[in-house]
Amino acid sequence: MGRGKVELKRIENPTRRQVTFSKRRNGLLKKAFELSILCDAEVSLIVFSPTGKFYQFASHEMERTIARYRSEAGLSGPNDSYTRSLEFWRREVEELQKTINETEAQLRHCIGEDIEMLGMKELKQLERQLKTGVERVRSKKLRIAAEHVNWLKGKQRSIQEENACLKKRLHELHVGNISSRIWEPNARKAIQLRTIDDGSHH
Amino acid sequence: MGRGKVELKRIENPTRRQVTFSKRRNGLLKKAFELSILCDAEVSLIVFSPTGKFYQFASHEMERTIARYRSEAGLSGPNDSYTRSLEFWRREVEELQKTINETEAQLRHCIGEDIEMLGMKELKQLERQLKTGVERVRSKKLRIAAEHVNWLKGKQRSIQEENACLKKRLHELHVGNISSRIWEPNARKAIQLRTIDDGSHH
DNA sequence: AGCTATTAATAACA
DNA sequence: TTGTTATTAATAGCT
Repeated sequence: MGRGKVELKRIENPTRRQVTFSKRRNGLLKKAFELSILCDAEVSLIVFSPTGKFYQFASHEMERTIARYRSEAGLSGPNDSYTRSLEFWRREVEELQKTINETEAQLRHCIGEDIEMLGMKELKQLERQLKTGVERVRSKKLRIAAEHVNWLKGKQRSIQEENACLKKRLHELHVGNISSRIWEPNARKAIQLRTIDDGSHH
Repeated sequence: MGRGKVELKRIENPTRRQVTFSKRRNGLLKKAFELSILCDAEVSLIVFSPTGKFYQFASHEMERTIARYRSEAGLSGPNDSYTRSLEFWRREVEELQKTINETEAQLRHCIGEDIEMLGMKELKQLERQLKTGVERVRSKKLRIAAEHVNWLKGKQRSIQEENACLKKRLHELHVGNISSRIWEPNARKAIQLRTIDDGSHH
């Protein structure tokens, strides 16, 4: 059909190839369409040109036909990439879940739960670990307490210095002005309040 | 092409439809093949007859072309079922991993590791839990020991009873036959060995 | 499944 | 790309 036969091999002339592609592509799409109408068939056709352009015909939903293809072609079994990747993730989740269960069991053992099935050997090891843990926690607590005490000491010292400074200033004012006497007790009181405030907020 | 035109509508006569399907299907597959060869195109064709029979042509791997179709047709976005299910599993794994990390951190805290960043409040709670755990483990150990002691007592009693029984029988033999006297000490020795053996294996 | 009269597709060219 | 036309290919109706 055409002015001369054509060999069944790649057309080397790019222009001729492009023209032929355009015409035959249309013909193919048309014939796919006709087949689906005339014979009530389910047809899906996907075409990519060598330059990457994309054409399709689907008598029904493309995805539906693809799904049907997968099951018919025996590719929906345990060997297609989709199923395999799902299987991979499923196993991954299963394994992680197992890890969680084991870790949580150990955690419960640490607070003395679910230890009914443990033997003497495991109990001894557990007790040793827990005692080590308690000891470390206790020393950490002591360290924190010590640091807190140190911090309080430092704070106290700076407050005292501030106190002394304020007292000195008040004294100077007192020397220069008799009326300042009535302020001295109030000032002291204010300073004390502020000290308590700072300490409890830190 | 044929002895008369055909309307573009479903062929109602089943026989004619079947024959037409057969002929046109072959033509379509052939043309798909020719297009892929002549024009170096990527072509995939899936056909289902109305009776469910399945035919296909794929110039490349069908799955490859389908994947390419998905990306080109914009169906490979975050909305196709495949991507969505993968995303689901990915999140599932992420969440489980997070749970594992948290649980393992708690477990390390129980043996006094990685407690640097804990505050006094957490440390106090942790210590309380650990002490409870130690206490429970200790009492479980005691219970096991007590049970073991009880078991040993019972065993001892039954062994003693057996001993008594054997002694009695030997005595009877001794009374009836002088030669049995040389066996008495050996029999006792064997019983003692067996007792030790049973005890250590339980 | 073959045959063949016809129609449809298309290769070459514009 | 699109259109025209000479040719070939596909196929409808029969057998």
